[in-house]
Amino acid sequence: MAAFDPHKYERPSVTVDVVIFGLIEGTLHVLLIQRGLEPFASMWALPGGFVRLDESLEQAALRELVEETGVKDVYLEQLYTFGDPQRDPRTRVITVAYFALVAADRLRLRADTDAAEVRWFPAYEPPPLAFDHQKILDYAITRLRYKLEYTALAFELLPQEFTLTELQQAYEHILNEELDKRNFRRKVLQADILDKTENYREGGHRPARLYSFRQDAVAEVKARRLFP
Amino acid sequence: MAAFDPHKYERPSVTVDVVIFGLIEGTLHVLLIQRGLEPFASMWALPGGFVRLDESLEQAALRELVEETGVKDVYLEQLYTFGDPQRDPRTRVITVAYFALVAADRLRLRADTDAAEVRWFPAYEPPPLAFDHQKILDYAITRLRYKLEYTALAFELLPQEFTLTELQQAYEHILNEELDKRNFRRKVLQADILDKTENYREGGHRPARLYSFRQDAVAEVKARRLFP
DNA sequence: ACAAAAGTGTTGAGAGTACACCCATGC
DNA sequence: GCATGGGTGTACTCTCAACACTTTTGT
Repeated sequence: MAAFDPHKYERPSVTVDVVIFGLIEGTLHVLLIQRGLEPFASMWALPGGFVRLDESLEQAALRELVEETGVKDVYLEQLYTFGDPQRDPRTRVITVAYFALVAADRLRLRADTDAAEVRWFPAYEPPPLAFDHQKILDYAITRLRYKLEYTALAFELLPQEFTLTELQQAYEHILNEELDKRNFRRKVLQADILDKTENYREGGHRPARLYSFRQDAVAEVKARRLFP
Repeated sequence: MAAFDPHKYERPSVTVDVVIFGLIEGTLHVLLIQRGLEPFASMWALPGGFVRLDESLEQAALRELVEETGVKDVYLEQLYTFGDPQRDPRTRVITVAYFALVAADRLRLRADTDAAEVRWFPAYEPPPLAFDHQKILDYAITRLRYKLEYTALAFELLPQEFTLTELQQAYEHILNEELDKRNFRRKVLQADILDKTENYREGGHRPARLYSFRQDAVAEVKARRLFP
């Protein structure tokens, strides 16, 4: 920051875009909105909007998240900033991308209304996306996988109480590889991040013990390597 | 990106700031420039400047890097975007921070001139910094440590040929912990990322074999976990 | 010859991986 | 009673960590 004269330079527009992930029936979904305006009218795009001058980037991302899903107490992390001069055909727009993980038991809020302009799509097979949003989505999936490999972040996608099989299936689906049941359970239980509840998931066959995530372990787990 | 009208919103200024690291006599240094203008006149700050409308963020960071050091073929990576509304007291400035690693044998270029307004400072004990640059520097150091723990990125800070002891000392200094000499050598040699040269570092006592980094391993190593 | 840094192997502990059978419930 | 998913233990391999002495040079 050498010389400074805010009026000497033309300023770009700055937006935030939020990649909102959720697990629906065991598969990873991403929340998209349908654009009304040109360019890319009627195409699907990540939710996002301009950063207001009096709010931080994180506040802007949170605002978009609340506007689209109604939930606010979720995992939210800055992803990357995309600033290619040509990414918006009209004018220079720099976007700060965030990614959010919404727990399965919270996402029947605004999103599930088939309002047609906001919908969940399978994250691995989204419709054609506006701007460079496919690139942003790819980046978010990579980051999500990477984080799951060495943290226990998958909890953020599950309901408050879940079975070990549900947890394992979330890992398997997102990492796209099969895991050994006994090894998985041992590792996750040894990590001492779960509380065994007294509840069971019924229906089907033998009821499965429900576990919950130890809240006091959140901060710790986010920094810890859990899977090799 | 719902509605879009670039003229409807006031736009923030966007800058890039670059945390440029170099190893000088075995200790990690950061390149700072002395501000001439208010606010924070005569204080030290990270090199940076406005993003021009026709350049990408990475191009802007590279431009700042070249302006201050004269080198351009170095490791450069986007760090984080800082956008607190109060981080610049005059107006809203969002900055995209990058960090760069400059090899020791290349940094006698523009920086070493005691031009008084550009100098290297010990990264762990910098002078008081303008804006939120201390926070950006802290973040960059954290990221550098983190990357060194699981990649071989320290090569980017060393001259083209180096001894294993020099490499180990770089790791020890940045990670701030002692490493076992035999274990370190075994691990680094087994990783198959070094070429043994026929040259030796003379002077002092027993000459030490020089190694160079296998260029075809750069991409691979950047993604690979090297230290536990 | 001695001071100083270079260089070199082995052992034990812990973690990761592979692998197969019994258990509780619904129908 | 049988089909379905839930739940459990052991042996092998490999990686990590701890540890001390010999070699080569300059003075």
